[in-house]
Amino acid sequence: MPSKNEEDKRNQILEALNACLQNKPFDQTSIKEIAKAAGVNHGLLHYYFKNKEDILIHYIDYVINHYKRMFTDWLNRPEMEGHEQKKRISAFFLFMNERITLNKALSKVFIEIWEIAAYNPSVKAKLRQAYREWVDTLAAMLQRLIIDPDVSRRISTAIVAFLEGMALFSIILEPDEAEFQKILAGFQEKIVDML
Amino acid sequence: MPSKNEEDKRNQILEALNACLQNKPFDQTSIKEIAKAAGVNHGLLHYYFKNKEDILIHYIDYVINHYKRMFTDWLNRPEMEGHEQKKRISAFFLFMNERITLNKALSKVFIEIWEIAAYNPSVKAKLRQAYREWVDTLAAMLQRLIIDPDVSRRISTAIVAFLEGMALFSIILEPDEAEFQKILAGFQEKIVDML
Amino acid sequence: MPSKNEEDKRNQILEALNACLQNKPFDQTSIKEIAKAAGVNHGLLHYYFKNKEDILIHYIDYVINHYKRMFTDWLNRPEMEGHEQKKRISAFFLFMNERITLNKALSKVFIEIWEIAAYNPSVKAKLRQAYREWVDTLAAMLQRLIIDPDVSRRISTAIVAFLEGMALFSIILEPDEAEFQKILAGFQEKIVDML
Amino acid sequence: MPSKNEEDKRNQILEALNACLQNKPFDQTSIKEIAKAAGVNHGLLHYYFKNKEDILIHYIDYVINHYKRMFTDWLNRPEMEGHEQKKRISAFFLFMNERITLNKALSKVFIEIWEIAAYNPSVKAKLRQAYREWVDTLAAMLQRLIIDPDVSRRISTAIVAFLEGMALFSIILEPDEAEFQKILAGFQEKIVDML
DNA sequence: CATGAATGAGTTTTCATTCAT
DNA sequence: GATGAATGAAAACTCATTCAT
Repeated sequence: MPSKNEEDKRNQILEALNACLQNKPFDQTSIKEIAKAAGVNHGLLHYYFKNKEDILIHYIDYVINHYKRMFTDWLNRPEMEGHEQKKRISAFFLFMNERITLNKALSKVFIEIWEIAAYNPSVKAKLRQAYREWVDTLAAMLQRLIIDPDVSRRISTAIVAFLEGMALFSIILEPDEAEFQKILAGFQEKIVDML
Repeated sequence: MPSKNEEDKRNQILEALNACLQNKPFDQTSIKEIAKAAGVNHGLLHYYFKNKEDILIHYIDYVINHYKRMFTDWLNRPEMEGHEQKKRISAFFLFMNERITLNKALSKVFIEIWEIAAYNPSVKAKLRQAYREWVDTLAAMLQRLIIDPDVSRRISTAIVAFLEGMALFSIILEPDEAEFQKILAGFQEKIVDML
Repeated sequence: MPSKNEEDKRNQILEALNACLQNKPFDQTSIKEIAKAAGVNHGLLHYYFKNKEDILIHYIDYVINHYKRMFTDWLNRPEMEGHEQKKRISAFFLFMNERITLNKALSKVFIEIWEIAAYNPSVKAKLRQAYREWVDTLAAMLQRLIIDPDVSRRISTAIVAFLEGMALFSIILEPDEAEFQKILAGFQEKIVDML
Repeated sequence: MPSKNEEDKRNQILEALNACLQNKPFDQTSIKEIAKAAGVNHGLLHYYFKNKEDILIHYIDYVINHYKRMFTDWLNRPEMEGHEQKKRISAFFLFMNERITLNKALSKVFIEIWEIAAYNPSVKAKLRQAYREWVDTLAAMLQRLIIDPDVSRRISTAIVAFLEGMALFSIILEPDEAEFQKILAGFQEKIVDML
């Protein structure tokens, strides 16, 4: 059972990796660099984690959980209740845009995670699970407006795919932020109209 | 000026890297592995390319050009002419789905290229350029149906983002192929209706 | 002056090392492994011993003393007195076989000690001293049957060399135990006959 | 198929290890030290051998084969033929003493190999096989003088055990060489008389 | 006495790159 | 153009040792 302090130190290391991943991909980031970013001796990383891959695995869990928490915290806000369903979906899009799709640091990290997942089956399984949960949540929201559950699931998948594509573009296209928001808004408006 | 034979050998090496990237990310693929896949001596890779990164840069050009050629070849087919615009757009979607979005080997390589681009400014510039051309081509097709050029550009960007998101999901979600096609088709149908 | 408790703890650690040496050579056995086998915190090993080598030195003393005690205890048994000399020698061989040469755990540890001694002069000196005492004791027993003290010393050395060779073979040859005992018995019988 | 040059280089490295083992046990000898002794870059050791253990395994084969060759070369000398059997056995002992038992460098290396074999099953199997062949050869020589094959095998085993014990003592006891030879000679004389 | 976090030296290993043949 | 031996920098990892609590 990890003590509170141990947990803190581990998170400190994972945060350091997060910072490093803004500059270099994981494979080009050495244990010593992560340690330096964390302000600890490199030997400690082997004390808290089995090996470099183990740091990565814990990091990916950390990121996925972090963003899952962000998501559920938002969903459980008291303000969420009592609203009309279409309003809720619009609010959801607004939240997604601001906190996730347009969060460049997060998007950059996710591009890295996609690549890792593409070659690492166990990471892929974790990421798949996270995306499934996200799609399911969205499908549940759409369910009240669309009768066919298969259809609402397909639309949800398409919406999430679109958001991930936009996250990618926010990094690769170096777009004008205002223009980018218009694309998101315009698209999402069309989705809401369509429902 | 590279001779024909030299050009062949270079492409042979780039194809070998392409094959390697189905198994391992670039950083984990050694020069010797690429050489082995190409059936040439590893020393030769340094004869044909300046260094390992140089192989990567040429490879990315190679992939982008390959897929650009696929795209323009399709656009310039004689069958393309004379059709009604909406039909052309539908046909375009069909082509994209079959040859690009649902081409798993290509999608896997693109996830790798995204990651490389995210950290390498010159690769990012190349990829940005390619996406811009793609978006522009699509915007030109939409132009005839949408009056506002800004709007058609935004829609094009959104469509391409969606397709890239779906390419990602085709790798990460390990989806049922038929179901996946329905998502693509359903979404694209909506787009065409909307125009 | 070490307290009784301190002495116990030290022996507990040395016994733990003894157990570890059944599995791995000393150089491949970490301080933490020894500590774990002893059921104590690894930091403590540095409280009770100066460093890792110091544990080894104390361990070798411990083993040599242990087996020296076994030997003298046996020699000083009341039953030993009054017997005819040849009988005593036969009894000695029997004891050696059972308790030492055929004691596999001991033989394994001794192979390790031989190797350490071969490279470490101070360990070598200790081991040499122990073998000398052993040879001397045996020579003293033979003395009554052989007139020339040089001859009895040479025979003693040869006998001990033979026993150590057999200890080695008990580990390396993985011999059939019964067959192995016959070799020992046959050889020792010849020795006794010869006297 | 290793080329002649490759074989030479490998042997050069194994000889370097042999030299190193006069000073330090294998576990305390670094790859860089072996490389330095061989006069080559340390990276090369990984070119010619899979890893450090692989060097060890090849080294042990090399030593065992080297000494086996010494042994069979001696056995096949033309002078060996036509002699009376007891003379041949005496000659055999003389050879063993001079070239093997009293060869200190070889004995030191063998103590190291014993220890490695004690903990490494595959090395143990190789060493066991070598000892078996040696015992068998000796048993075949004795066979003509002893009727019972079991007896001649036991005596052979005992003789080899004695010789290995003496090799050990030549390192540990730091004996006077002349005295040591007398022990060997006296013992072996007794053996020959006995036959 | 006891604990376990922290340090840093040292080791094996990988691999891009060079270069003589 | 080819080959593959050789180099050396850099990486992950281990572990004895220290020390604050």
